[in-house]
Amino acid sequence: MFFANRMDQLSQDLTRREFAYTRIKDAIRNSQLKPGEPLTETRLSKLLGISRTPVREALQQLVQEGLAESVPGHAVTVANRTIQDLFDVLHIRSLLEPEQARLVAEAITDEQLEALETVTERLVRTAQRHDLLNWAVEDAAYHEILKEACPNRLLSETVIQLKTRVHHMANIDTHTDPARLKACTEEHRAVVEALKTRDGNLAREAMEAHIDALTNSLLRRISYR
Amino acid sequence: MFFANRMDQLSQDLTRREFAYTRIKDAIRNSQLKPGEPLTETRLSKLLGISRTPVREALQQLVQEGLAESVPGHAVTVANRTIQDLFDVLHIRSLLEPEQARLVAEAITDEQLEALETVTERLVRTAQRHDLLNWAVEDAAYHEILKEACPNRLLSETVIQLKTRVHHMANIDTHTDPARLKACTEEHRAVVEALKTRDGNLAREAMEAHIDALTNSLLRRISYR
DNA sequence: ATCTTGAAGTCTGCATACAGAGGGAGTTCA
DNA sequence: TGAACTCCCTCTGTATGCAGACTTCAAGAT
Repeated sequence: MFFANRMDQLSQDLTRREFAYTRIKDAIRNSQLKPGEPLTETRLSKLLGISRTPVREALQQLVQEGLAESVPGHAVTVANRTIQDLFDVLHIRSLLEPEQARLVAEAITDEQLEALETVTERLVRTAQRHDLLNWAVEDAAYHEILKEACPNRLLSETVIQLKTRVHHMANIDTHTDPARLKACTEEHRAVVEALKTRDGNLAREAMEAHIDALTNSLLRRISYR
Repeated sequence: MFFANRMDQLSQDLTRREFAYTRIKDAIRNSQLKPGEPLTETRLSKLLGISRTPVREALQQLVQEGLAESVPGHAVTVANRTIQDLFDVLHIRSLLEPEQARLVAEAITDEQLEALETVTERLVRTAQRHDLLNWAVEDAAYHEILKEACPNRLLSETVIQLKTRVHHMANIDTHTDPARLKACTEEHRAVVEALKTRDGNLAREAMEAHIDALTNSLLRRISYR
């Protein structure tokens, strides 16, 4: 079950709500909680060893982030995302992320560039091991740095929010293909290289290429069905 | 106070949480609750005549939407937005809304076009009266129709979410200038005209012009300070 | 056999009680 | 006079109790 052991409940100085939120979110992401499955407050609170109140608040947050769906007065369930949702998100990302890259290129500090290179190295290593779990962690770190470096914070936050929205579909996503995972990592590296030149247009184009590659990979994947 | 009368509490079949949410949101929007002001759960629950629980959930939602800010364990306050936030939102809108217009142009139904024309007429009328409150209502209806007509729902929802984020700054926004309000309304009409042709590029350009006009108006406004 | 009815169980929405943290005022000591 | 300490008050985070709505399953009536 998704509360592997109870040790990390009070060891962290998380509130019970944050605790419930991360646990449930992780469980949705790794498909321990499956799409359409009802998220009963009582059941979850028992599983997590806390009361309904913080669970309820965690569920509300998940609903607002699109990871869960609510039928008011009845139930909240794990969101049922479709391939079309993936394309929709990619479409929006194709509008936002190239511009984000451009802005970042013109504002990034040397320290942030260094941090990006470190993360990129880790992406390479995890991609070689095909360690999807940690690859995702490093990908999140990558976007976190972009967020810090981007003068338009809201833009970056919107990107991250969109990505998390479909993150629990990672298994259907491009990353299940080892070759694609490595290519994807190389695209990340290409963006970082472009950022190093601090040339906005170069960075924008590198990011465009990345999103295009993601989209094409997904197109290819579904045409095989 | 922002609970004008108590009549509409139980008359609507809203949940208490939705009731609290709309009331507090409206109060933020029309500046009855001012930026930085603490949103105390007990105080709000007494004012609204309900218990802390639904108020607390409403506050959580407002925080996630960016209308309020939370200092965990301490307080949640009305969000303090800056002019820069307005520009940030406009920048993102300039990336999203033209593309939304393009998609809508290629998918909109005759009924939806009619509905848009009706709303546009109302926009004109409220603009003539300089009735900001109802203008905002019609503007929301306008975006709601675009949302329905857009094949990429997430795109439309993102746009709406961005707009609400800074909506409580409407007084600093372009709409305080009567001339600008009318121009803005005309730009809306121009977009609708473009949509009627069902020419994606035309619609995109009309929306681009609209966002550019908004941005320039805001630039002019702040340069006068 | 099918439809209706009803009774039990479950789940949400909401209210309320309680504990702990944090801030402020007043007091005491240097 | 100023600094620090203590007590009190308030506010959040959490637990729990309660009522109403819904589901479901079965039994009875037509």
